[in-house]
Amino acid sequence: MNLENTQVQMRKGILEYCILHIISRGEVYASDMLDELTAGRMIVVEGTLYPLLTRLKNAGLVEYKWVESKSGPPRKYYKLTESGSQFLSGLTETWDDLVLSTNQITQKSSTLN
Amino acid sequence: MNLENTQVQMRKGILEYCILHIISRGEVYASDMLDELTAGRMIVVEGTLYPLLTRLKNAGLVEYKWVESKSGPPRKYYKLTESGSQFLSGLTETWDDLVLSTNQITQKSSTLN
DNA sequence: AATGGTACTTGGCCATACATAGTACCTTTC
DNA sequence: GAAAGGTACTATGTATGGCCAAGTACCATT
Repeated sequence: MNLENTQVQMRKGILEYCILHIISRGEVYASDMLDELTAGRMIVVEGTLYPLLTRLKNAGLVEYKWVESKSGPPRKYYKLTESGSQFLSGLTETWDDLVLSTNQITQKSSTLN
Repeated sequence: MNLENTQVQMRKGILEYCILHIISRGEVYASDMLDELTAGRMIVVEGTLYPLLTRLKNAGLVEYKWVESKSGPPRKYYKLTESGSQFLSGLTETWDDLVLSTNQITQKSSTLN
């Protein structure tokens, strides 16, 4: 039980929310997502991102199309499905509630009041 | 992959933070904690709380003493150890960072700016 | 042809939340 | 004082997701 491990645990599920949100803003491929996540200081490694994208795809929340690249192998460009869009709405509410509850329990001033 | 499951995933690690924070405010036993968590609309069941408390104890972050009760079996009253207090500080920073990053990525106005 | 970079894949490990069932102790009630 | 019900804590097994570490495949450059 150490800080690093708890950090890992805390990310669970939240990454999914962030990824869906990034995809919702326009078609992107994995490296684009990594760039956006890194810009927000949320460091993610490939071994986390790719399996997550596969799960989202298998769940029907996202779909992709292959697009050829001028500087390497072809890329999978992702976008949300209708069902993925609805799911994201639900996730947003879940996240907001969680932050609200946590802030209340830890007695911080809440964002949404 | 459904909302309920993602809610469960999102809670991982965060519960630990909330529990430590509750304990940091004064000696409490399990039912007290459940009450406080419930008041913050963070529903936790016994099967989650007790193993967590055992982990925290084994990790040396909390300690307890038995206190007899007038209305049932004796209770374990918990309090933070020095090491637990330090750990909580680290967790607080982790949580704040995570919220900040997530809000930035999902383009919400941040609390801490 | 060889090298290096980009993109994606896979298998195994670990920790936590949860469901479920169970143990132990105490008070109340008849 | 035995039964019933409530309170407090324990134990076992399952599922999930993030991560590490290799590995595959494609492309452009040299």
